[in-house]
Amino acid sequence: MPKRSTRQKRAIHAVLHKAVGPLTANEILDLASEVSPGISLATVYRVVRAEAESGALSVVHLDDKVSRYEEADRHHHHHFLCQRCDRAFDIATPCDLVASYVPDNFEVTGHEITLYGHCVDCSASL
Amino acid sequence: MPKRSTRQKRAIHAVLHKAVGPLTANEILDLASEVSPGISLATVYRVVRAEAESGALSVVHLDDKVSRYEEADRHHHHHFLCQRCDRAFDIATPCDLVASYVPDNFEVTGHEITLYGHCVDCSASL
DNA sequence: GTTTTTTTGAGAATGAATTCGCAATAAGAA
DNA sequence: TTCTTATTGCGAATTCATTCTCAAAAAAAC
Repeated sequence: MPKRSTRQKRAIHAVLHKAVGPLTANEILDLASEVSPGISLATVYRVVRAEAESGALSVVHLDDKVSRYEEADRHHHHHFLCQRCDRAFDIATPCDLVASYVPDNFEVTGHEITLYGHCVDCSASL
Repeated sequence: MPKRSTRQKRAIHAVLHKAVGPLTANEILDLASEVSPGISLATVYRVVRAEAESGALSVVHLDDKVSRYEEADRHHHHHFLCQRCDRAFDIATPCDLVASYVPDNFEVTGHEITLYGHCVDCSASL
């Protein structure tokens, strides 16, 4: 049966744990490479996929076509996507009155709020 | 120079105009086909792309990886994505206090709120 | 340390959306 | 109507994220 603790899995977990926002597979690869050199993209996808299926990670799709992964047990929050560097950041949940304007007979099960603009770093270096 | 009015372009415009939410290229194709039989997906993509570049249409990416197109001059609104039929619907803008919880020094230029769940039709036929 | 079995790395393979190439077609000008 | 040239349809080609294959590497069991 599966489940063996490896250097690469630990690296991926660590990276996702200290992340300030959901990460793409490539971002995870880059960050995890610092700790576990040689780790491959395939491994990142494999691990991330397994954990997403087990419910440990959640997948989000912001205003582009890439999947980003984040720990599933975080408090409810929303995202900010920098249009310059394409990094995503968690932001405190703005408001929860969101659900109130839904058309009648529409059943809302979840929502995602994405703000976009320029992050600190990108606003600075301009 | 470009810009020639054709049956297919008119069909695409009409479809997007009466849409109740952003449409994917395939949805546009299906709907436009009723008016302009034989229209091809390539044409849909060509037209939609040109208009998006000219600013007449805006492209949105909701909770999946497909691009959806909508007229750019609509009032500010948000979206509802049915997880059963994958159709997107416009919804009246819930709140505008959204921008207030952004981290310092982050420059917000826009936002997107996506609610998901089940649309009327899908809630009914279950 | 040895064995067994999962996990990994590399790269090929997929899948799906979107774009291209080009001959045939059709707008709009003349 | 005729001519010129943008536009279309079709299928091939591309792009990119993600998955798969399989031999080599490395956990955990022994």
